[in-house]
Amino acid sequence: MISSVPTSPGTGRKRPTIRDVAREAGVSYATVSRVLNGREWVSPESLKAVQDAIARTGYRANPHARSLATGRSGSVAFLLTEPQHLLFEDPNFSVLLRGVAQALSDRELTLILMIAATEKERARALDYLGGRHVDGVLLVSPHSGDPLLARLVRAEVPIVACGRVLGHEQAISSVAADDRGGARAAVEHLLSVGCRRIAAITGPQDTSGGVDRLGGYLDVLAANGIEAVPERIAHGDWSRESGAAAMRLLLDRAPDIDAVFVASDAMAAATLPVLRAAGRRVPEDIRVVGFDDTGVAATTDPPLSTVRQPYDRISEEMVRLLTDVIGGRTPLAVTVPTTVVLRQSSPG
Amino acid sequence: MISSVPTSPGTGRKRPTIRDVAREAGVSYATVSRVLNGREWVSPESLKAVQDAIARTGYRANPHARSLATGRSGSVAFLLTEPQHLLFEDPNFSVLLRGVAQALSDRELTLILMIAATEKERARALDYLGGRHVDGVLLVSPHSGDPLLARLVRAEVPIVACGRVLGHEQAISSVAADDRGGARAAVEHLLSVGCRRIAAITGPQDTSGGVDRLGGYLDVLAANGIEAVPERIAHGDWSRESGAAAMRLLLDRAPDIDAVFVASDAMAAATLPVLRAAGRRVPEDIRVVGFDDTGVAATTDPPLSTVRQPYDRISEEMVRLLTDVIGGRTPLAVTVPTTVVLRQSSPG
DNA sequence: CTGAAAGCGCTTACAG
DNA sequence: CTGAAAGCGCTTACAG
Repeated sequence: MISSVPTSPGTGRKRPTIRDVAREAGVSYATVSRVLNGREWVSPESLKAVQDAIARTGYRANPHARSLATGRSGSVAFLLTEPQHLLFEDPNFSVLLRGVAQALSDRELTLILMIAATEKERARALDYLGGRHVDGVLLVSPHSGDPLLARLVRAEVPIVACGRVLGHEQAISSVAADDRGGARAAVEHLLSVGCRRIAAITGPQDTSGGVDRLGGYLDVLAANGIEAVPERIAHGDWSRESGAAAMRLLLDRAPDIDAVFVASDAMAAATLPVLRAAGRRVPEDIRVVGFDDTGVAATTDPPLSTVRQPYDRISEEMVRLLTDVIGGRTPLAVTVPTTVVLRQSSPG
Repeated sequence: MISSVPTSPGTGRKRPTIRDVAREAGVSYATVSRVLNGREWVSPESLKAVQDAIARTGYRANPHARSLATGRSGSVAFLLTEPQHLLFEDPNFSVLLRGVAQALSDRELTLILMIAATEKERARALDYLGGRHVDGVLLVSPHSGDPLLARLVRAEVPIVACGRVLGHEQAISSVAADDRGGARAAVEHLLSVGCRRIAAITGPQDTSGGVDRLGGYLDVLAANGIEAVPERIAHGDWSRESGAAAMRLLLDRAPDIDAVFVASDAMAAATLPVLRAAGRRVPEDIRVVGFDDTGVAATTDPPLSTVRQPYDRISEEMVRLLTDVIGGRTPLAVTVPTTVVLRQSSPG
């Protein structure tokens, strides 16, 4: 059966509309709409009549009609632009996803997950987001050079990023942990327990997290009159494999290091087997401090000292900011504090 | 500025509509619609004129208007009803998510991720899905007793599940690996290499995967005249922690076992540290075989022998089936074959 | 092959 | 406090 009238599938019965409810309640359908939207100017009697009629008919608003009339979709995209494997191996993303899903649900907003890893997916994402299927976009781990970002900004899509978007700070609201401060605290801790030859494994240098966490490390060295040795700095891309590779490189180039500050827990966790294989004991021979405290940190062997990001605050703020931007407010950058958590890989 | 007219946010400029394109092209807007939908009955000249006009105006169809007119949303929900922690610790879900996202994207369908873990989220999910925001639902790891399922079926929402939904086989289409056959092959392998006291760690018994993988294990014992010993069977819930607990229980109740068949890789991976702590060498003292081959299997120490599910086929079939059901076709159950993959935890 | 028209189901000023 | 009416931007028979 082909029909242009949307029906309950299977039954062929039409769903009740606002008119059916109005008839049932003995009021105009404008009044039903007012009740539906909780507006003022409805008498108690009408209110009751409408509510009863809704219950009796099993009425449910048609979301598409509503969106057409209001211009709002009631949904928000969670856009993931990292290569797909990171979604699975870096707990950062799933923790954020969970928090955002929660915060969105509290506001009756729907989460649309978009993975834009391949070229084709990226083109489709731009089309979709630019076509106003969603009211706004939550951007995870943005890289500054990404052409998709510039296009989204040009299309004037409301965006809030997790981490500042280098080069788009004015146009894109962001929520970030205090990456620089957290990194400083971590390295100061290492200094305070006697480490003097501290290495660093960074995140990608086209992300604010990658840049700022390295910045914090350099700050502390400078403040303490310690020279920053290039051989003691290795770059990763957040992936576990890159963390392991960076650790191998450091052991090779700077075998005398007595500590390593790693820009993410996922990468830090990957350094542990490398160190064990090299015969270095953690923390006796070399201390390791990570960043994130996503949950893996507590389960590695030994458990990781790390810098905790308040993920619940981050996701909550991202959603709040996005509703602001959708409402027409100007972009803003929010920074939330971090705390150092000490475990076996570098006890206090 | 408050306005009921949707505008490009920021600029206040209205987006071009189908009428603007029609005027620009010098045709009626019905013709523009035909071009948009690739229908027949459009002359080459009109086609060209419309295409040019679309390019010139930067026109993009309003998805809400289209949905209102067609009764289709163009989106599909990926519904996750497991407690949230499983999303992160069982790679099964993320692998499926990735595959489904791909298959959906190929058909120009959008994936809406819904996590229905808390009571509140479940109520909202029912509301949302029953309200026809989406054209259909992809159900991951359904438990037979779940009241949400019954309600979804009553609301006649098109559904395809991953794994048969016990008790709703007639109403809900499903795609499942050959769980029973895969389990049989795994246990036969253990038998063939000389194991005689084979234990099993199952999945939840209100899921088809949980039931069928245990069934395959029992089949093989029966076929070989081996008595099924209750002490050698422990139940898990797919979580890592449950796998570790089940292994401890088995070592306690049946210390003489020489192999264990585990219903998922996540649980199997968790048995490894338990066995090591108990001083049992794998595979010398005890062999371990998992199920899934999600990727973790290859990275454990030692790497896991396991039963591989063809995830790409599963996600592809789920999406195909769902479009069938949305199109009005009757429910179907699809089973895809599995293969045994041998690694260090139980070499051939 | 094409256009005029009805219809999808809502929201929201506007006039009472 | 309430109703009639216009409008949101499409799709789709229907009549040419």
